[in-house]
Amino acid sequence: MTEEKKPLNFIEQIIEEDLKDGMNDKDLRFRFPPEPNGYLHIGHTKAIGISFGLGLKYNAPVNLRFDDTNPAKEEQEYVDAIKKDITWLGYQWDQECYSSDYFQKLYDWTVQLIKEGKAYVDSQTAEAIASQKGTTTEPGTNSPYRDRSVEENLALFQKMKGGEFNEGEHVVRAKIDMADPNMLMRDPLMYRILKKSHHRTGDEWCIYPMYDWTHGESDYIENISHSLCSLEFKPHRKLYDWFLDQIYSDNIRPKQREFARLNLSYTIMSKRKLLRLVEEGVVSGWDDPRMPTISALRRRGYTPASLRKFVETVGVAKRENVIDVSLLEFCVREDLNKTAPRAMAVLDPVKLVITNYPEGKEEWLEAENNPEDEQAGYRKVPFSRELYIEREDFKEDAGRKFFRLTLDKEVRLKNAYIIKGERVVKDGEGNITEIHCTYDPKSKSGSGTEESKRNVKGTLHWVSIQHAIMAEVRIYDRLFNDEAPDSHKDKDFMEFLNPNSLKVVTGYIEPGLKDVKPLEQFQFQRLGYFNVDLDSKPGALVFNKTVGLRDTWAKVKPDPTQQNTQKLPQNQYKEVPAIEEIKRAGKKYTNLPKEKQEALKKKIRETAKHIDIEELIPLYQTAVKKAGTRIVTIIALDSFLENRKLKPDDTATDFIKKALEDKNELLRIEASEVASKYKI
RNA sequence: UGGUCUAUGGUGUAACUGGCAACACGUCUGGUUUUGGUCCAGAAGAGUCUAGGUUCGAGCCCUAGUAGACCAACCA
Repeated sequence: MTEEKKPLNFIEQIIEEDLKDGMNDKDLRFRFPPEPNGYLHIGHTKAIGISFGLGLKYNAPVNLRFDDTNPAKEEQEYVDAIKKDITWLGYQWDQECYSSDYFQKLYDWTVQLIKEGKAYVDSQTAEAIASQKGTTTEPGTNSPYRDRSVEENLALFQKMKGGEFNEGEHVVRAKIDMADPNMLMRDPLMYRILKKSHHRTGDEWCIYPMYDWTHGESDYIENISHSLCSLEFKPHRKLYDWFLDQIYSDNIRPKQREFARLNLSYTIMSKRKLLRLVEEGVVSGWDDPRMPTISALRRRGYTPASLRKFVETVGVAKRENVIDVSLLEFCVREDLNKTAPRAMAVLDPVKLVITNYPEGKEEWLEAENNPEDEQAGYRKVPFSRELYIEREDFKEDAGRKFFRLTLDKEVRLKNAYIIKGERVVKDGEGNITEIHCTYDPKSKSGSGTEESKRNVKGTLHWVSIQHAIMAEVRIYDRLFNDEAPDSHKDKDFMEFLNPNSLKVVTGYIEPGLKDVKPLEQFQFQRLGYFNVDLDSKPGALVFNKTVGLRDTWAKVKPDPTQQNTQKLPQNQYKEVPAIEEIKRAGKKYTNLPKEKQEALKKKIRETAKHIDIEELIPLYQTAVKKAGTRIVTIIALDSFLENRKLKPDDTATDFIKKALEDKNELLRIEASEVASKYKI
């Protein structure tokens, strides 16, 4: 019994139920249907993971189908890139299909529908059709062409196909119900005229079927049992089923089910918006390592295994979500920690001179390639009198918690000797240019001496100046400063671009890495995981920082000398911090009736006196989906300012302005009161 | 002011279909460590959007609210 008892997600439950109801598991078949109009991104990885994962789980085939019904946007380049990405992720499709392979079949079916009086040719303009569509609250009106005779429809359709009309002159529509509450059922378009050359069918066709009239029928033709897509297609299901009803005879009847798409914090997923980043030169291309595309992630150093693990961890459900990038980073660290060979590199160098080490002497010291992998073995690294260490690893006056190099203190140089800081050399402006130290010759790593085993608190990485090779190192940060840059209705996502998302430095690397090839991966010890960029060439190496190591030290850095972190005895009652109370109030706020809201508001104002604006801002920022929390923060801000008799500073003003543009009306009202009070 | 869907720690997903709210990430302790990494041990953090109802018992069922998402492209 090796079968895990992992709980089934809702799609797996549906499948299990179908199986129980008599479906043969040999009839299970899935598909991944990208439109070849752009590069795949991390969001697609979820869709891929779901369908291909199901294929693996049930030993069922999965088709790769290119949904290529719009020649205006689609290109062969994208087809190739998509195939490459899926293969790289480690999945194998059964058949490679194209919607365009079904154009003739779709055409024949349309003729049949026309004959049955279920479809007609409409000869109005797009605007006229749109105006008759009605609104979500009012029914639409019938097209004047709705009752054309079958013969006339057939003749027109034939001529459309024959290229006798211009684009926009006629369309084919399904005759359903112009009063249906579902807008998609109000006589949806099935065909439009497009005089464009198609990347596969060339100029064979000048009429192209629409998505709804193509997708379900393609599923049907391919015997797909479960057609999985993201939530925004939920309203299409009714139409999907209607079209299927018209042509269904005795095949497997495909079932469309919808799951929530994946959103990742601090980035965007919309192909259209990603294209803008590329076209406006914000990034260097679709595979710029800051992009969320699969090709970019690959270039950045993410591994297929880490991406698969990620989408598996993320799960499948129906609610809107924003997944924290830290989960993605965890997945890649977990993988790379086991596989990436270690190396030493200094990215922000300062010169270290070992004054009692003989000039001209060099030693080749032994270093472990990967402590997580015994098979990885050892390598030699050169050591000499003059080294580079990280500027950050030395401090003249440091607190007790700083256990790196300071004056009169000992640290170990990784794989080498214990050294002691002696003095610093500075330039005219007081910048440190050299650090002088002495070493303990008996403390050589692995020498077996008493001294070699001595325990010193800190260990530093280093490179020998005369041996090190230089390399360009590209260090990335998140592309956007906002957790959900495209969730702001009134603001363009481009406003949230992080100006410091790329930093290029010259690093010094141990010489053993001289001959590395693109995409090779390393852990630069104490710094993070790096891989060799596609731009890298012998003699002009380029590295990308994939992700940093988990760094608990960085978090306490702001004031390492502070000792007054007085610990509260555990389990003694501790006061609920004001910010917590505000947060809780936010959870309730929107659901309360008016009077209770007023009462809660008073309480919030009281609590907010003890709060800091610095705490409110992050609370507001993380409340993308929580209107109540956003409202509460603005109330708290108001109270805070009033209580301290402050005028809003820049941050507070920004805060209020942002609230003024919020999609929640209650918040806008609240914010405008505050704004008028301070004349913002 | 129509239709459809959704609501569980900071985040994401569970809860054997009505029985002690669990897992992962993140956070915080402590230990090991020649990477402030890894690993090991542990802790804090939700009472399940609100109000009512059914029930011995509700996160799950019912009713009414509230909030959020999607839908009116000759896009997919």
